Amino acid sequence: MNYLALSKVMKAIAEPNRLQILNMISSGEKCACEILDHFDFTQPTLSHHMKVLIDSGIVTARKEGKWHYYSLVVEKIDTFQDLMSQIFKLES
Amino acid sequence: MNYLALSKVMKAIAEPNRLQILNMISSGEKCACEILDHFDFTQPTLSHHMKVLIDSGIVTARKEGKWHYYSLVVEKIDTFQDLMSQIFKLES
DNA sequence: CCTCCAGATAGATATTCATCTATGCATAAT
DNA sequence: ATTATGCATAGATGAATATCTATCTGGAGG
Repeated sequence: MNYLALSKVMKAIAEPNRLQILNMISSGEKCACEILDHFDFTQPTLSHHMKVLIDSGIVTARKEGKWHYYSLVVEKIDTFQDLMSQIFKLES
Repeated sequence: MNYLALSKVMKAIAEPNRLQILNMISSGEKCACEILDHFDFTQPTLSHHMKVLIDSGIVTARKEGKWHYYSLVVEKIDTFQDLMSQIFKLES
């Protein structure tokens, strides 16, 4: 088990605003402006959070004209959930 | 969804040494000295990590003589896994 | 071209966190 | 009683992080 790699993904997820972002895009891809509407922080802060999520591999970005659309990388999330179950030795 | 509460549990888990500790005690309770043997850090650092895990609610401690035994709080971990699945809108 | 707009980047700041050394406290062994 | 042992606490330090303001970039439309 690669604990360091798993912890990096977890740390990317383990922030309240990013958890809410993930929950938002879990129902389908969203553009940055639409995500930003739901939060009080500034645009650079959103840009930072999206970069953290993308760098971790669990979110991907698609550019269409002026807009950037974000969505979950389902395989990465499945792998993550499997690893978490292995940590706790739960049946998967 | 209480994103702040969930993020606090995740942040407690999302550290490589603590992930390994959780994996160790998932196979049955362990005393601090036994856990410490597996790591390079000092005893106060282990004490810190165990406090973080206990404060998050996913680990509990039992004292027997000079030794402290740590084990997982299974219900808390089940709840945590369920919440993570809800974030990603996976079937649980 | 020029301007506007979506988003990224740069740099600063305050907070959190992982780690250490030193020490305290309770219990076991002598 | 005294000593040794297992673990917690206190305090310090360096690294990481979430946020902001200010600025840059790249594409769309006039």
